[in-house]
Amino acid sequence: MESRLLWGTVDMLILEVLGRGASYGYQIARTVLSESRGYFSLKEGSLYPALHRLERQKLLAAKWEETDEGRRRKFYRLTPAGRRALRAKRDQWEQFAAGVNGVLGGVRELA
Amino acid sequence: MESRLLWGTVDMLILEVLGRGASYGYQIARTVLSESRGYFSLKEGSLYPALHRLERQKLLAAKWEETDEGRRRKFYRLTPAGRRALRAKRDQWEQFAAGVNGVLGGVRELA
DNA sequence: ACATCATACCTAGACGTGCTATGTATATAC
DNA sequence: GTATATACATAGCACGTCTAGGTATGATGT
Repeated sequence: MESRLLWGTVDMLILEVLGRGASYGYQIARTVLSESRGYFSLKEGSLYPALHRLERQKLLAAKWEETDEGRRRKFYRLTPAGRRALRAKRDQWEQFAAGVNGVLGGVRELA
Repeated sequence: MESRLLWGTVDMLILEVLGRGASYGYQIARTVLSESRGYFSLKEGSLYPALHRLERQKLLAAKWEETDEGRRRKFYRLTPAGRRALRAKRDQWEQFAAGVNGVLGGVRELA
């Protein structure tokens, strides 16, 4: 797919998934993949930098955990600021999509 | 607004407007602005390079015209390839928006 | 006359983010 | 012992949008 479309939505998608409970990078990517009907692959080179960026912006908090089998996982959860950011980004997305659909719909829609 | 969202849609918006008839840069920008309910400002630094890019890709054809008052305008119209590209980009947009909305809707939607 | 705004085009350079490619490490399966 | 899935990470590239600047004309106002 045209990956340029994804610009600006990756952060929102990550925040959205984490809004439903703590998770870690690898699992976030799989969740996004399945819920987008296989459309967004969310590559590692985008995912991890994005997580670090969001953590640096205090929208996420991270904590290392270890499973029984000895796997290290870095769990992230939303901070209060992250929750606010998620709401803002959802609003932005809705306005944006409405704007695009307005143009795609053409003059006819505006009566 | 978060202009990063716009990435990858500018070309589609331009093609869309031109799909309804020939137009020129300045007017395209105003059309997009009004039809998106004032949401997309489509700056000159994005608009003109995009037009040149699309022309270079043979999706648009350009022709200089002069009005009675002596204003120079560069009219663009879709080529057949441009019309095909528009259809493809609309499809991509729909899939993309469905993907985002799938994630925003969450697991619940997938039953 | 002179300023200002809208119209109308153009470009250089900065910026940010998603991608490719690569690296590390463990567990499981064959 | 080779491959695959899991799990994290980073360097550097690619490239479209923006900021900021430029040119030029016509209309409007004082």
